[in-house]
Amino acid sequence: MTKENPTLEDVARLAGVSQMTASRALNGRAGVSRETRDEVLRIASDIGYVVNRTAQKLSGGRNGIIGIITPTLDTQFSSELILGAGRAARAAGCEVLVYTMSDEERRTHHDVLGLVRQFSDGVLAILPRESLWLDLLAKANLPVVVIDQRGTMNRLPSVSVDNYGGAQLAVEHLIELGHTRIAFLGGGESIEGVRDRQRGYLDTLSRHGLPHTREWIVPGDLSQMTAFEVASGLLELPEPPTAIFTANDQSAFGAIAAAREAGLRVPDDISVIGFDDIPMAEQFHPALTTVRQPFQQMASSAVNTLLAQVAGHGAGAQRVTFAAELVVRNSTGAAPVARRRSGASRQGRKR
Amino acid sequence: MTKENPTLEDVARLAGVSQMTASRALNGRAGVSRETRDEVLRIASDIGYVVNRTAQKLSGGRNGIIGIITPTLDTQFSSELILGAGRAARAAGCEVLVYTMSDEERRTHHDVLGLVRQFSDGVLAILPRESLWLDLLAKANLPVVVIDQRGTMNRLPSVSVDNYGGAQLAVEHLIELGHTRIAFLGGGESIEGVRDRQRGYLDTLSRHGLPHTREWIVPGDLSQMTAFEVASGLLELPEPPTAIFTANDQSAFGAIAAAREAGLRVPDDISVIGFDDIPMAEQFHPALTTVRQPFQQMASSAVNTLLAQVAGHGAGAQRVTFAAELVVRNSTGAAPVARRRSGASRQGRKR
DNA sequence: ATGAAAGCGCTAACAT
DNA sequence: ATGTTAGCGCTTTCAT
Repeated sequence: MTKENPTLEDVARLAGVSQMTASRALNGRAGVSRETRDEVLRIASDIGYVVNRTAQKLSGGRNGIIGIITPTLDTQFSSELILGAGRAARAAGCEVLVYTMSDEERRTHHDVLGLVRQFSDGVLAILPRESLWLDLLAKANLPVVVIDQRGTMNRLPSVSVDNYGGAQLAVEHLIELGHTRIAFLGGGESIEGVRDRQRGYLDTLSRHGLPHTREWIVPGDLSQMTAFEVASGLLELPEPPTAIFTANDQSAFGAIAAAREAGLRVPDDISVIGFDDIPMAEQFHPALTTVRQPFQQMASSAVNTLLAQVAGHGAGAQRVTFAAELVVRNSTGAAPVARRRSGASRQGRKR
Repeated sequence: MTKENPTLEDVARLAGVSQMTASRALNGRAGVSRETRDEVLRIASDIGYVVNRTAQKLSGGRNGIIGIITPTLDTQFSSELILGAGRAARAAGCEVLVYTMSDEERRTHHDVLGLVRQFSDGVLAILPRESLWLDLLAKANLPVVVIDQRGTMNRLPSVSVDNYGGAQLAVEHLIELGHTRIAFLGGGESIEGVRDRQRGYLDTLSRHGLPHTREWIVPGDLSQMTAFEVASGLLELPEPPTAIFTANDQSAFGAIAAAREAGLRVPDDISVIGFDDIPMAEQFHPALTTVRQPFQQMASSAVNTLLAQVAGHGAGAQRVTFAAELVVRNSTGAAPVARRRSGASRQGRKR
């Protein structure tokens, strides 16, 4: 199959029109009669014409490509978002190209930005954690939307989940199950979104008049391994918690492993609830109760915001926040009777 | 910062040379005096010149961009490989752009190939499982290298791990630990690489004169959840195995969960060994003994093969296979002494 | 509603 | 060793 790719010129010639007319027809622009347009489209499709996006871009216009920049491909957080963005973009007639580079690689980010702007109309930055990109992006003078777990510090348009509200959901779920001794396994101070989760935890406890000793708030780093160790310590406390809310799902997995190691059953002896709802949460055993980030919605909102910006309908540095959703599965249950509460009877509540 | 991107013309003008000379200097081509070249490079760097890859491509040449196509971004298999390919490519002065699209999206793959060839010199296809891409890629007439878990069915140059040998490593490790009742939790028939794993298991058992009953060979689908169920069945057998070799790490996680659910300790009562060595394997508790695929090496080999092809040094449809490596961690241990698995007799010993 | 000309930033091919 | 010319495939003018 050595057939060269057909070009606009081929389409135009075959349709007996000028390239301009063919171009207009293909792009659905005005200025083409109904029947000319149909004819052009038919021919283009017949000969398998695919517009050359690089030429399109070079010639000064847009090319319908969204660049995604992300330093971390290995977290489900990014994967989900990229897949979602791809779907949303394609639904809008665009394509998505991903550029990824681990943070430790010492490549000048400046160059990367230059590269990205060459082949795309704008960029979606997926930044699970603080990143050097932010500043560069801010002064890069090209359409950009950030998907992150951060707060409002940057002036870039961004979408994120309501971390505070999600934490509240998680803690209230535990409280309804009768838990009063609820621990928080954190994810470090550096990520604002994670701090929000902790604030949500604290405030919800207070609101319900529940104690929150310093002992029950332990620091993790979002990794399963660290969570295992830290949770183990938690369980050796003279007054151990009956439920643990972890900063993310990975940490929840670690906490569950720790519980088991300590001879505890989940959820009978101790409940664990995570945050994110990565695909593995459902597969895990026991299936993890968690707070879901609506990845698909976030991605699609980000894409649309970006596309609007590209089209010039930029609405400034708006920040969109999506509600989190509680997903009840099997890692949480009624508080053990040893120190029960009135709510212990109403346990059968499924999603 | 509304500064327009500097172009080759700017560099040339500032250096007082023609665009061609500037171009040659920047690309390290011959035909430029030492000092002219240095001057050009200095100026380019000064004004922050970044070559426009789309123009580069359009003008008929290569552009030093490698396209990666992968339908699955959500497996660590892909992530590892993409990161590795990026590193290798950049080391060779190239950039990598990822195009991803889930298989279920009904976008004509033909178009995608057209798109990819527009912005890249060649493509690396990361196909963890059978895929529609293969045929298209084969007749696409552009440089391509496949990284997969498959066998030799396709005529495309490809790199993969020695699945058979890896399985052998795994089983021999178990045998050395004294296990004789070794089960295999498979991953379906559709993926050739996975079938190789099973063959390796079978042959190794035979070679050591060990029994392999049909009962101990159970079908999975590479998912943790299925593995959990299937492994549970395995453990209820009248004569349960003392060790399980799973087709991949995810399945190992499921098997371990099943063992625990059945009141068994890993590795005291039962050993589990996976395949892949995804990052999570190390984080899991217990840390998973597994067979490592050398992702970084595979990626870098693939990149180099591809680059050679692009440069015209294509060595035909060569197939490169990398040795797998046994990584012993904590999920495997000596075979239990007693045939009983009541667990009551052998308490409290861990790791 | 349609077309012609010019040019985006670069590099092959041919000068010199 | 360096420069000139001619495009790559498209879209922007500015005609008609």
